[in-house]
Amino acid sequence: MPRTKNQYKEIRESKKTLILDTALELFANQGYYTTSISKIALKAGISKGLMYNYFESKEELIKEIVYKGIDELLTNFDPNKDGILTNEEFEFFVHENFRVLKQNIHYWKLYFATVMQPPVHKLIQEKLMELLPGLLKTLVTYFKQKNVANPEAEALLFGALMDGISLNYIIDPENFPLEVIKSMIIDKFSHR
Amino acid sequence: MPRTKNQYKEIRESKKTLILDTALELFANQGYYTTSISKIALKAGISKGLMYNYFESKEELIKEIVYKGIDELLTNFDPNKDGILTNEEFEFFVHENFRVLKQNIHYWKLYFATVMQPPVHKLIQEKLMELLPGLLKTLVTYFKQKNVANPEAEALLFGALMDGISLNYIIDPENFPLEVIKSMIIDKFSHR
Amino acid sequence: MPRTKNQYKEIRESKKTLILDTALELFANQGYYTTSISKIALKAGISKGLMYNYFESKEELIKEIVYKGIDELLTNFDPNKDGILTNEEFEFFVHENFRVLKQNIHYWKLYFATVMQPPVHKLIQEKLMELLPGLLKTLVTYFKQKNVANPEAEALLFGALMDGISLNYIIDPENFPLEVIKSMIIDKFSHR
Amino acid sequence: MPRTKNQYKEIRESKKTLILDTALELFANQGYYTTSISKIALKAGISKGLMYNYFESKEELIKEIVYKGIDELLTNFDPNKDGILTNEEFEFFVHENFRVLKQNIHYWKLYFATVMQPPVHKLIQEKLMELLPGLLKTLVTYFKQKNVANPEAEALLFGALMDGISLNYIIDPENFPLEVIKSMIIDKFSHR
DNA sequence: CATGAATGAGGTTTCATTCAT
DNA sequence: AATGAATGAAACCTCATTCAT
Repeated sequence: MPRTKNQYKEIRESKKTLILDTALELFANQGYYTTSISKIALKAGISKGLMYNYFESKEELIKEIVYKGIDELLTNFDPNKDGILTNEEFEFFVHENFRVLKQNIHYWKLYFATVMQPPVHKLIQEKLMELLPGLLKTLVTYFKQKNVANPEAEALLFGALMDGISLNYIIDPENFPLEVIKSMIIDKFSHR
Repeated sequence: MPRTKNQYKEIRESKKTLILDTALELFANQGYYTTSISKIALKAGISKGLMYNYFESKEELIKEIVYKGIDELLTNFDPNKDGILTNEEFEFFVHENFRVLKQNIHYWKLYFATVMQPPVHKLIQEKLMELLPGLLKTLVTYFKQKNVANPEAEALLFGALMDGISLNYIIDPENFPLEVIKSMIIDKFSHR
Repeated sequence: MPRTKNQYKEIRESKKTLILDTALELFANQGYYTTSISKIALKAGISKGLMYNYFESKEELIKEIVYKGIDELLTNFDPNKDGILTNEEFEFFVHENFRVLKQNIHYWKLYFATVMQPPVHKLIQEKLMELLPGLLKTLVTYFKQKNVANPEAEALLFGALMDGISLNYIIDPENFPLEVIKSMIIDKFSHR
Repeated sequence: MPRTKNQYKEIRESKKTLILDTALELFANQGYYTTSISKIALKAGISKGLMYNYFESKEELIKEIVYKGIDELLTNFDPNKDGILTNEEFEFFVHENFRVLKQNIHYWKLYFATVMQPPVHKLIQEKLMELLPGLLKTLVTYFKQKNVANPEAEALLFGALMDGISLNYIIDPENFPLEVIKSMIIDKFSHR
């Protein structure tokens, strides 16, 4: 009996996920340029040739990984999408951000390794330019409502801080006191 | 008759500087792995072979660039090396840091592109592990004297913020309001 | 549908043999260091890259050639492996040795060119250290039974002679009277 | 005061000897192709450029070393050059040969490493073709006078044996019983 | 006589990608 | 959907040799 169309689709999708996950792990731990297609295929238990059945090129592969990662992040963030942050939502956002960081440490390693590498950089740049403004706007609105002197700058500062913490946490996850830092951020930026 | 030792020394030093500067610019703008020795040699106007008269390997080259950069930073920081920061010194530190950032934007691009790339990462890790503790200790002392609740965490938070700002500034130097952000940092962390 | 495992195995084996044979001939006639991987690939009618699908490095390639040669020799020698040589077996050994010499003159050229070259030398040294003692012991036993005064030295002398003859024969195969020399060895060392 | 012509000549000659000796040692221990001109210059304490003041090329350098070695050997051998070997002269020859071997082990290492390497081989071939026949003839005369059945073959056999012993001694000088072997050769070939 | 910076050809090796099966 | 042999461009690196001084 031949497989149904659905079965084929399932096979394709699970294999694609397998490749993406394997590649993400290797890219994050060994770097993009030092991770060869061969290594990924070997670790994923498939042939090199098959890789090209799922991804047009190595570049396409990392592109998909990065886009998928950004989407995952954004889905979990600001769930009701009303553009307004209450205190509770702000704190939830901070908590959520660090939860995602901890949970997807592979992805974030890759993200930082990637975002600064010129040839790969432009892959992300575009996607970020779409998404960041909305996020920023929500934050600005939040800080305005808090009567902060310069809400735009405050939002950027807050964003930079989140980046910096992520960077430092990822470099040495064992020794970075993420929970303590989290409380301090809430103190400094909730302006209750 | 051969040139004098001094003449040779001068040739070596100026050529070495030329290579380092050229490499830094290319590494920062095109990435470490995508910048070949050939490209560097071409841009520097010398032969590929000569590169290896000055640097044992491509790895040795980036190592020297990164170490030189770190040293430059540290020379300009905490000039009297007494381990104590007054308010003035703290503010000077913040100003100084961003001045260096603006001035050495190439280096910092490279720094961030490098620090997160696993294979190159370990080159820096070692050097940082030497230097960071001293810097951190000075900051902790500073925040202790300010009666901050958790001075260790405050120091880490401050460090993360500096990293995050650098990162964001470097990604888009034109649009990032460095001066405004600077004032805010001083406000938030000088605890006057 | 991919080829069967057997088909792949056959391709690999025949191509590997092709490379080994080509490399052996070139190494023997042009020397190890003056034979480039490019030359081998060109002569074998394959691409340079493919060489590295079959051999990890040039060193690995010569290693395999040399080991294979030594093994071939030893398979043909002392077939019953009882460690005892009768007169007939001794004479057979001499005949066999020279038959192999004539037949594998390429290999022996390479062997002598290699065994004395310091950087490649150690590749062989190890293998020889494994195999020589057994061979020597068998010879010592043989000479003991012949009541030779110093059987150990006689064995070494015999070994040295075989080496020397091989060396001289290989340098100028046309003019070296291998058959006559063979009889003389048997005369001098069979001690009937 | 300028140096006299003689002083210049002395400087030139002692420096040339220095280079030859240094090169011989390195070639013998590290191989011809793996010993760079730089290494030789460094070890000899002179500049790379100066090497080319004394030797036209690397090939010219090894040529001179090899020729010099062969000459040294032949000077010490068959001193009266009458082409006739008495028993005493034959034994002296054997002794002398092994003395020279022990004394010039570097040279002999190089000799064997070289004589079999095709590209360097032809350098020696020519010189040997000049010298060997005379040596061989003397030996043939000697064996004739001993009423050996096939004096030409006996001479070749003897020559091969000397080569083989040299080869084996050089590979492992510590463990090869040169003295014992020497006596055995005299026993086997003096035909008293 | 002496230096060492500089060259350039050529070496080994890697790897994304293709393709016959 | 799947394999892995095969390619070829390009990477890093070495080194004999030249040459201005």
